[in-house]
Amino acid sequence: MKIEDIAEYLKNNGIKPSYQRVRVFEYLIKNKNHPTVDMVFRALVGEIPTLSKTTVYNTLKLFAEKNIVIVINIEDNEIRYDADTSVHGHFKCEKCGKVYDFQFDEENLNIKTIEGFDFRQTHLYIKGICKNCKMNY
Amino acid sequence: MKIEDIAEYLKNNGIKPSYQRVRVFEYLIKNKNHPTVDMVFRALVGEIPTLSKTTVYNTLKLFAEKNIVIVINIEDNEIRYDADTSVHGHFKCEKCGKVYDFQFDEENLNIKTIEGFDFRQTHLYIKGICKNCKMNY
DNA sequence: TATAATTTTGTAACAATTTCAAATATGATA
DNA sequence: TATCATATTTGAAATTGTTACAAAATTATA
Repeated sequence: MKIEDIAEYLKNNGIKPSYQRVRVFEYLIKNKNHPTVDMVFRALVGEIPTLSKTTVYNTLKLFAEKNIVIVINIEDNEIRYDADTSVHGHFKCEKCGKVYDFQFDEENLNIKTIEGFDFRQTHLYIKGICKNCKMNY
Repeated sequence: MKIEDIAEYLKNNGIKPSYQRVRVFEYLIKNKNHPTVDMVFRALVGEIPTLSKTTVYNTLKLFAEKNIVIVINIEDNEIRYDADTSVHGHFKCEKCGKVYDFQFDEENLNIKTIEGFDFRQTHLYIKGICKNCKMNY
């Protein structure tokens, strides 16, 4: 996605495409690394020296409200963000810390006990050891 | 489970059953309300006036390390604990805030993309509106 | 331009959690 | 029982991640 397309995408979702917002969103879709606020801030402050961490907080919170990012709570001490809003799961490796996306069949979950509830958001998190870390250690 | 049984259960899991630890675990299995640290502390400090919140933090962290409780990260601003360590999902109602347990078929997830990974913990979280809140509002 | 509205920024405030050392309790040994 | 060693609890202080807020900067509108 090009810068102009990002601006357009933000506009279509009711977000004024300020320079900072465009750059934060650009970071998300170019890196796909499920970053924390701090990771986004550190990556961008070199190119945008006036950037404030508060802006990154505000921006990501706004994106979440407008549903163009998913909030990932896989670990209790860090909030991560994902610009891929399709239904998918997240795997976090306990060794290298990397977060992987994966697909799963939502329909076959066969959920019991909570019939008649309205589902708004589904999050599937798995923790363990990734293939790469299994081989190298 | 009786007090003596709780002490025994803690011992079997490599935890010395101090008075505070037994009472915290007793709270978890009697209430099954997926409490936060603060909820446990406020519930017990009346009966154990010398109780420190640090002790509740230490105790629940120890329980999690020994795998006799599950850490629930359904919301980014609160950590909850569950003494039911069987595989099950958690539903949080966005209106009343209550956390419900539910069963699901883990085998049918049909997970792709991350073959060859070792899974250690699976968490399925759903947010939405519970049946009770749907009817009353 | 001038004015209003919005966004960004940086500091301060806040809340949850951790660190740490002293106090207390427990267990083992003589 | 007395003594010593070990483990646990406690409370204050430090740390961390996040939010609140007001001033400054930017953008949009007339």
